[in-house]
Amino acid sequence: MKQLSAIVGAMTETVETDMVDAWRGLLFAHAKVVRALEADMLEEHDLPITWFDLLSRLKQAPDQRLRMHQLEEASVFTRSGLTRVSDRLEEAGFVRREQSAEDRRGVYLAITQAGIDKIDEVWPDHLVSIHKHFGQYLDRRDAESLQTATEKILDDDSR
Amino acid sequence: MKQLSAIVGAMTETVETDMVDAWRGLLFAHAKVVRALEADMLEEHDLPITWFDLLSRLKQAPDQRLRMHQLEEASVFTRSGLTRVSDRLEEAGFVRREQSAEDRRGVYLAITQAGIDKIDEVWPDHLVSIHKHFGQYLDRRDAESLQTATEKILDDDSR
DNA sequence: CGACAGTAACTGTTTTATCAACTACTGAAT
DNA sequence: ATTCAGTAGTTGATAAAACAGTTACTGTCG
Repeated sequence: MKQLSAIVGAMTETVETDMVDAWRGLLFAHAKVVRALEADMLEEHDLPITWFDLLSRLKQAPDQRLRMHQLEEASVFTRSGLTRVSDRLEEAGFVRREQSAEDRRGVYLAITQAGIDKIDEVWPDHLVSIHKHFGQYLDRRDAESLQTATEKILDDDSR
Repeated sequence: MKQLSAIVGAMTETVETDMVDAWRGLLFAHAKVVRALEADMLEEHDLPITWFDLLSRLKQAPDQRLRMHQLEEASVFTRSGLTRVSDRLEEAGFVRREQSAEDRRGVYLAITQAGIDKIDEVWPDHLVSIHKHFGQYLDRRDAESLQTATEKILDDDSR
């Protein structure tokens, strides 16, 4: 991780190389943790982590449903990717599509009871996984600064 | 991001929910930044960011080459995914495969001059992108704590 | 030595994601 | 009211990724 500073050192200021290292850190840590979490969840509950993400977001939403474009916003998927995942989720019985009354183009994705049950089943183990692959390495201060840092990034809606 | 605390609040301690929020933050920030960086690089230099990652790792490696399994470690790819990407990189002329002398099963992936040139061409703009989509949101303290936090995660080789 | 479990990398097949194009509808502007 | 740019979501085609299985080789252990 350190070597990168050396490489780009010649071409830019120190402040910026710190940023690059910070970014690389986030990049690799993300890769490592996601891999581990995904593996655990697949093994223990046969559930892809992307499904889990969508389902838990639906579960906490008002009326336990959301429009496609709302889901798209805070998700890893493109619009069309979301359509496809929704197909699979629907086929698995975890969600159901509902026509929107307000906008006839619109579709709500609503979580089913089976979906809720699945989420409830998975959460406790997922918490354990998060601790095991992520949380255990950080003290409270680390976690807080991570949160504030990432919040700043996420709160900018400019693009 | 905050709502998650509420959901899991009943099932665990406060410390852990902080961790979950910290993790979600990293997850979404990562998705947002990677998307933006990838888009920039594709547009400006017609280079997928995964290629860039591999090439820059090769460039800084001893002898500017690495074994497949070394590359696999800190990368986003599985072993077989790596084989396929290497095929494309080789076809594009950015890397070349070399038989390992020590282990006849082994293959080194070595960066070519064309690969080095490409990396040198892309770096400056990539720095700008990192600043634009990531660095500008963080002060020096944010960057440092992000780095130490992610380092702790990455330094554990247990799995 | 010979068997054999383990590792390195590759390949056939299937799954998943993306892009661009398309349909259907909305809402604002003339 | 009619046009039309913009939005919502889906679909066909294609590219990339993963999974499981294969070949080739290594190093250990009886």
